Amino acid sequence: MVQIPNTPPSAVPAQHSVPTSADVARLAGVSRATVSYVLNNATAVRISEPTRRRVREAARELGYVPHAAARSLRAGHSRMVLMPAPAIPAGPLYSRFLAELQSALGRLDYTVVQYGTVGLQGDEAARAWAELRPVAVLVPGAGLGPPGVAVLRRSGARAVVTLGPERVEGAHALLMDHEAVGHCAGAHLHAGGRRRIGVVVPAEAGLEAFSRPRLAGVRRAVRGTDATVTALPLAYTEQAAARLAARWRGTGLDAVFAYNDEYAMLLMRALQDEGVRVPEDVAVVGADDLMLGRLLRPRLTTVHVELPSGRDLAELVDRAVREPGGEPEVHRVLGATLVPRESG
Amino acid sequence: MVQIPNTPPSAVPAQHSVPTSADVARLAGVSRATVSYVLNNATAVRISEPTRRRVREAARELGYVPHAAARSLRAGHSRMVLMPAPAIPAGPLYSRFLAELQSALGRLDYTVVQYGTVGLQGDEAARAWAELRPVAVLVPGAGLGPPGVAVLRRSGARAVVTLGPERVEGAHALLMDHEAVGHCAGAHLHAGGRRRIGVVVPAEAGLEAFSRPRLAGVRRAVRGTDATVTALPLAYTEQAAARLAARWRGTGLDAVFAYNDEYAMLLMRALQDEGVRVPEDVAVVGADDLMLGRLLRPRLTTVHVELPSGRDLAELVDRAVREPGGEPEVHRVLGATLVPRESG
DNA sequence: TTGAAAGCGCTACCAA
DNA sequence: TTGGTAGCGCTTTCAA
Repeated sequence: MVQIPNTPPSAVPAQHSVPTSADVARLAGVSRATVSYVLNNATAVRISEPTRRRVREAARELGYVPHAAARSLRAGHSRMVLMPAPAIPAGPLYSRFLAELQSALGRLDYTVVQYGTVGLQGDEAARAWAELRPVAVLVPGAGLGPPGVAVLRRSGARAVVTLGPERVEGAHALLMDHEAVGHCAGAHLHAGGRRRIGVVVPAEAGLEAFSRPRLAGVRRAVRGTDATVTALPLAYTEQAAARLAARWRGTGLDAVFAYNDEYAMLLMRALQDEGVRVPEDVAVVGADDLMLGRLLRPRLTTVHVELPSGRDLAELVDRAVREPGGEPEVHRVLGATLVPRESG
Repeated sequence: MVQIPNTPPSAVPAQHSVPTSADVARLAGVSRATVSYVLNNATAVRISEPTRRRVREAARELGYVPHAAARSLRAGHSRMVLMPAPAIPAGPLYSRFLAELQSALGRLDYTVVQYGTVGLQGDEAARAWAELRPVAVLVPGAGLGPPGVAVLRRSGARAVVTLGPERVEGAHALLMDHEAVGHCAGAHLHAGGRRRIGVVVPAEAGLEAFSRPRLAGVRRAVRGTDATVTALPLAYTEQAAARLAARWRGTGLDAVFAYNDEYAMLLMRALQDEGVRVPEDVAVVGADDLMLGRLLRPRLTTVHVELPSGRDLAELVDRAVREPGGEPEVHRVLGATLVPRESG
């Protein structure tokens, strides 16, 4: 077999190779160390102004960009905060929270990376995340268990924060219990004299983590009373809503708590088309307090949900990173307030 | 000054250090090479079954997770496809596209990473992205210019794809010209006999990239006719909409194309509250064909926007990565179709 | 003020 | 079938 020799070093400046700090050093006529000092503005070392200029000039000329992986490999740590990319389209509430969080972490000099984990679930996904050696991991929803947290911690994550219904051993927790949202709605409907309460549960997959607790909250609100609670699975299509509305009178329900304002609008429209009056025949309560609800007629009664502030979470992350030995913090952060309007 | 000596190697198995492949090798009593072979299922080398078992067992026991940065540093390339994380909350259309793209790229064994670039703009941001040495970069919107593309290419990105109104030198382009959306609406309104057309332009920052072309499209649709086009800046609040509606009759407008269905709903509601009849007094056309529009009364006429398929984009990326020398591909991918309903 | 060199964790080449 | 080892790009200590 014929051996093809490697290209001898410094023979031809290889066609399209990516410039390294060594290339910059060569062009500037200095050592790699000096390049590093100059480009990182190292204060511990004094480099003459002419040298600095030469180095910078060479870097610019070559279009040099440092290699983040090499840098963090050498440093032994990174400033990467990793979050799984949402698998289901995120609503405006969560989007806003995310944007706020990103900019708050950015100000603290962290870089937020959303990692698209395709098929992997919970603790398996944690392994994939751990390969990136993030300094912190933020995980919305349930799904990450103690094993996943352990993998992440073992691989150097100095903070693991879950944002979900319950805390996970070893991780910080921002408890966002959507049960309170349902409870808020249920209590309101019951106080308004409603006794046969339907709860719209999205038929779409991926929303169970929110819909189940919201349903449970309604149940808890009327526990021990004579009121009944009925789950109403509903796909987000006009046809499905029309079908549900068509059999409405047969159900005898006098109130409905929809999963959120969008499902509420969908159902309310179908009910009105069917001749069912809102709120006379049936009270309708939505959730999430979207602009949408204010524009409906009757105006939609809703549960306003208060997500944690992105800034607070950013500070929690920063604290945890600086003080990795500390006790896991647990905060209850989901506020639920009823916003009474006209629909119930 | 007292020198604190480094911990001598292999003295104490350092408290909370992250296990490396060397640790696995030590525990299994083999070399690091063997560990690498086993854990990567290297087919070129035959390793005995007992050895394999020992290695795997050791890895499991230590909770070993490979270090992605070290791996890709060694390999000289990664499978990371980088996208900037949207700075403004993404709508359902884009979210769905993104989810589809992620899973399609995942099937091709790429990893999608959304990188939260906080304050940086366009070509500066490109530098930050380049530090991660992604194999491909997908950039929605305008903002990335030829210099940015050059930086990314120089730093090893084998594919740069822009998703925006116009192509950028050196990059592949998925041309999504929102001008066509406005044109579609404008032509429809003009054909329906409307002559004084208002166009709602969001007052919110960050939407100009879409709103400006949509407005321009309406202008083009009526160019050379006696119709007029008036831009109507509108913030996404009830108050702003009410103010606009209050001065509506004075404007003499007989049609309005809203930026999207949500702004259309906001304005339509305000107009109706003001006693302006839709579609008799004013035709209303939205955009994006959200579920929302079907539920309004009158049902909202809208422009259906067809985003490119995530699968097609994934294939384009894969082609470009495999054939990095190829000519940049340019595809016109944004379909705009009018969906006539009742509001105009 | 600058340079030489070690080494972060990993893979792949070559030798045994 | 397995081990030794070079080297990816970078920072940083130590020496000059």
